[in-house]
Amino acid sequence: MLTSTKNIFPSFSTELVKEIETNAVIQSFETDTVIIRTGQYIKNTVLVISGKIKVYREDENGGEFFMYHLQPGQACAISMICATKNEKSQIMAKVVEDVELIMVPLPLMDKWMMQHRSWYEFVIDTYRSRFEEVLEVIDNIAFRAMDERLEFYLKRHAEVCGCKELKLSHQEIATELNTSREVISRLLKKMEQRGLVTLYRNNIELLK
Amino acid sequence: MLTSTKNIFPSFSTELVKEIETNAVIQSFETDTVIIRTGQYIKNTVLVISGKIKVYREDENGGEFFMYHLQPGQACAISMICATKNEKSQIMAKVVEDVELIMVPLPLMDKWMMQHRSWYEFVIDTYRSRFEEVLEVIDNIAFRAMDERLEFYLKRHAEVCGCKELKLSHQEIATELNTSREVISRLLKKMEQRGLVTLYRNNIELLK
DNA sequence: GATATAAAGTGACAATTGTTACATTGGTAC
DNA sequence: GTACCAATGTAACAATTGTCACTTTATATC
Repeated sequence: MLTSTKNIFPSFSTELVKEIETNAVIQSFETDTVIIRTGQYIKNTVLVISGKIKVYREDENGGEFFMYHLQPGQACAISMICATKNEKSQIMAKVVEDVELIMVPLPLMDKWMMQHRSWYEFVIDTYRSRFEEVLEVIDNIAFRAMDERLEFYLKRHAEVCGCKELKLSHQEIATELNTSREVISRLLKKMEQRGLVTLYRNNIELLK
Repeated sequence: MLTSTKNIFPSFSTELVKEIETNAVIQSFETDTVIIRTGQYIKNTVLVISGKIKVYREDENGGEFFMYHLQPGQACAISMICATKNEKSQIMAKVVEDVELIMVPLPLMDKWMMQHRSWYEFVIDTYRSRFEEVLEVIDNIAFRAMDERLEFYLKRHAEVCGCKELKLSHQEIATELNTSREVISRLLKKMEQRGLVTLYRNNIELLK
């Protein structure tokens, strides 16, 4: 596991990797597991070794608005932020591809900031990249109509899965964009007519 | 200025306040000044001593979507994040009430993280509170219709100005919510009919 | 007071999005 | 094959939001 930690987090110093190895716990979760719920107290900072996670913002009526993916080599910025203050989670995170996670207990997160330059830089960089990603999400919902938002959504998913075949149902997309299935079906049909996608059952092929 | 710094940032240690006093530059800007533009390189971390700032996300077509206020005792999280990597600004910040700012040069921002526990905690707390604020913005545009978003917008402005009389034109609100003036006029009229506000020229009085 | 101007009001209509209700299709289990 | 079910298609309509054109009102200036 040590060598793989070093591979997945190449910026970490050898001492930091050792610290992680001796102190942090590795946990595995299967696809569809909800790792963190809105309102739950966060006791660990989460680093992704393998697999994929989707992070959502929830509302009172059961809406699940998709914000961003977490992939190997990345960390949950929210878990860092909340961990330092022992606050409740503001987000919900769901496994979309079986994951192995490094769970760093709250006090270590803070301690390492002072002791390990590479940890400090990793944390700051995580804040930065997540903040930027969230700002991009704001761009989309503030400035763009649903057709463009859908295209952006599909592109992001294609990037993350590294393929052009998206195994998503219309309902799933609708839920994550907080709209209705009919709207998504309608817009996808238009995209198909424009030659951007080919539609199958539970499968959308991106053509461009 | 030293004593006032300590008053406005009470969590800062005496040594940190001294460091700020000797190293940081104080700058004043008048209302309506744009302090930071999208795409501009950020060379300082900005702390607010007095006055008020509004932070916006811009799009290519001139849209200015309002995100949050910065008030005395607060710092611009984006300027911290960008400063550490010498990155371009992702936001635009405009003075809405004459401000005095402490400009902390980029290298110090980083250095103090290791040397001053109170600085470290301030920075982390700034990240946390801004991230939470941005998530709340996402809630509003992702889950709520324009009428609710307008109410939320007015409430936030009332909180910040500490009064019930908002000196805002319909056009200004429309721009900051990325909609049209007519839509805002329409929704404000409905709010007036519901007894939530009284409308004047360049002035909206909140009744509840 | 007359005039100019920015702000706000308004009605009509278009476009987008949301909702309802139901039909069709593809895949799975029997 | 048949039955069943989830996914998708679709039409009709409602609601919200966006746009256009124009009017009215408040305020400042002359």
